[in-house]
Amino acid sequence: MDKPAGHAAASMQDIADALGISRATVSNALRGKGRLSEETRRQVHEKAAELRFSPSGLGRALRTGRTQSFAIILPDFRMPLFAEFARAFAMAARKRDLAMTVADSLGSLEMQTEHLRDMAARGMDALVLVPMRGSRLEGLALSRPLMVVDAASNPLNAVSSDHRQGGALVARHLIGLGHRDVLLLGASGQDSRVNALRLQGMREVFDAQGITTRHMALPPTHEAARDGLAGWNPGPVTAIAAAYDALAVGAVMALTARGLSVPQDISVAGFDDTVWGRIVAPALTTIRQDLQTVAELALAHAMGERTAPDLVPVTLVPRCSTAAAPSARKG
Amino acid sequence: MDKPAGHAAASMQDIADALGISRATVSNALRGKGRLSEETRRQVHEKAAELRFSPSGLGRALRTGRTQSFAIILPDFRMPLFAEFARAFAMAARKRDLAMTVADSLGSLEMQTEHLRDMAARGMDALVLVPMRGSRLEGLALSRPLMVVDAASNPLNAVSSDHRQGGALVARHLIGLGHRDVLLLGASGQDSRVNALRLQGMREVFDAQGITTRHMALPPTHEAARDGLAGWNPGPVTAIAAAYDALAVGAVMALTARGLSVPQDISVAGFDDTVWGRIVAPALTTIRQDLQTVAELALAHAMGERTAPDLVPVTLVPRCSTAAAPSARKG
DNA sequence: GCCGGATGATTAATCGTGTAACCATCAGCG
DNA sequence: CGCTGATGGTTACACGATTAATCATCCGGC
Repeated sequence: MDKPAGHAAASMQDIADALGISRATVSNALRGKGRLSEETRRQVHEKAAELRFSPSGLGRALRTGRTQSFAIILPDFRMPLFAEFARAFAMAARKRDLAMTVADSLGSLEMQTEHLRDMAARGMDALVLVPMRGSRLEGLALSRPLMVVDAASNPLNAVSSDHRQGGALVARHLIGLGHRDVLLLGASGQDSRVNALRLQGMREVFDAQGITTRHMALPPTHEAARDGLAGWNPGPVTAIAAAYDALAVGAVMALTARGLSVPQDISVAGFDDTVWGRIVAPALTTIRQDLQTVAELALAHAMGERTAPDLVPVTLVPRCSTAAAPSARKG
Repeated sequence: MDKPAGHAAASMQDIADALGISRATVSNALRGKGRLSEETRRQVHEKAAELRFSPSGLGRALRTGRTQSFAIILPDFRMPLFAEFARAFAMAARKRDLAMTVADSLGSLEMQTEHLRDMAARGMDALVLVPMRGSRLEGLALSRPLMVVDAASNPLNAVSSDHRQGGALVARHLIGLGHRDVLLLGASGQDSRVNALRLQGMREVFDAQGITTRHMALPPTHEAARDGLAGWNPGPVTAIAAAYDALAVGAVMALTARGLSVPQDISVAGFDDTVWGRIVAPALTTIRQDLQTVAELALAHAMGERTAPDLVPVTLVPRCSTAAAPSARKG
């Protein structure tokens, strides 16, 4: 009987029929509009409760054109940063009483586009996209406003963290620890504006100080970094600055496996302050994005309250994976 | 102009008007139903493409009563197991050409219920719930079928992994390594059927072999385990069997901090084969759920293809965090 | 006795789609 | 010529909620 197997939903018509009144009156009673007697209003509410009436979002949305909801499309749920994005948006959505739908691009640009179209067709009031690397979004012509959360260098960008500043913070941190020869570990593959800005921010500072930097590009996964650095010879390098926590985690694994200790022999800095960086040993020095603010600004954009792109500051979180450079320590 | 700021969507009526035909004919042409000339069909498709027509999911869903979509409600995106659940369901959804909506309960049972109602009101064809601990789902009376993915002991359960078997696998693994005194690390707080079954599976095997077990209950987070075991004295215990990877990760952190080495001094086993267990050192011996199968069976249930609850086998993934018991090694 | 105004409801249109039922036209045929 | 069938559409209603426009009553006032 009461198995949660889905019983027919009651509609306003059902309430109206049960009370011998018109559907419009039911609507008015429930929404508190129009003129009607206190008695009728009471009866309607009573009947609605009795029939466990729940207004059909479909019918309402079709009529009003608003769904009080938005969709967010992410590249991959399993990457902790994106999961945290989803959480931050879910909380921001709750503050505004918006319903949120999350979708995963599943590693396919086609799927990403399909999701955007599908969500628009579902009547979402706005679409938030954290784009996959290599996304081309120019000719989409969606029927709903699209908020891109990417990097300041993306002309379609609505909100983003200041990745360039983050890169600069890492660089200054390492310089302050005496590092003079640094490996930059970035993402390879299709263009990522985020990756590019992070590296640019690092390079600007390192170059200005005359610090030697090398660069290695790998797929942004811990496996790739672990394997890619397995045979790597540090030479004079005393620190690794990674553009993503996953790369830093992989780097630590590779170094540890070779008998090098972090941070005594070599420092490693990550980026994003994901939970990964907190559970590995040593815990990662990293850059923290203010995801809550990013999410709230993105929704403000989505609801038409802002127009100019926003740039959200990031902060450095120093932990155990970075320390004074060996030479500096000895000297 | 072509800013992705949402231009008005074209409807079937727009196509009909542009061609001077009736809306029904447009519908027939696009859906391949009814009788109409090849010429008309061509014109309609042409115009549809030209106007970038995309059928309104709202209108269609309202009419047909089906949305070809389902919702999945998860306790917390940030926990890697749930993120992997989301991924597995997303892939299963794609196989069936179903759209998927994900929601996060945000740590609140009320929110969980609210999501269920909201998703039902949005016309989702089915609801999949991975319940928070302490969920009471009996009197919900949702208007859509609800598939609960929990544990075999939950009467509402539709599909679940065989957590009891998983517990047994861990126990047998540790016994095989010579451990005779084991700490079971479980989740405290509101009832979790999953936690209970995992521990039960372990105890059944340990008890049958006359192995001494102790039990500690902690909130299922790595911080709680780390702090909870900080002052713990192992005594004769040579192995820790945790009901969740997060607990195992925290245990490793605590032991390492105290100068004990895993697995030389003490073995630690996790549960769920989350990515956390792969990035920590040592990598965790753990139980792997077949999430893909769980997801596919859940959708089969949701689409009415199955009725009896399903129990999906799990497998042991031996890694570096477990080894022969010190005594066994010496002996 | 009739008008103005307030009260409490109903009617009808709308949103975008799907579909059963109906209708006009024409060819073929006895 | 009238009937049958096929062809190629159109009309009309349904889905569920919202809302502007309308209508019926009743009351007081002149």
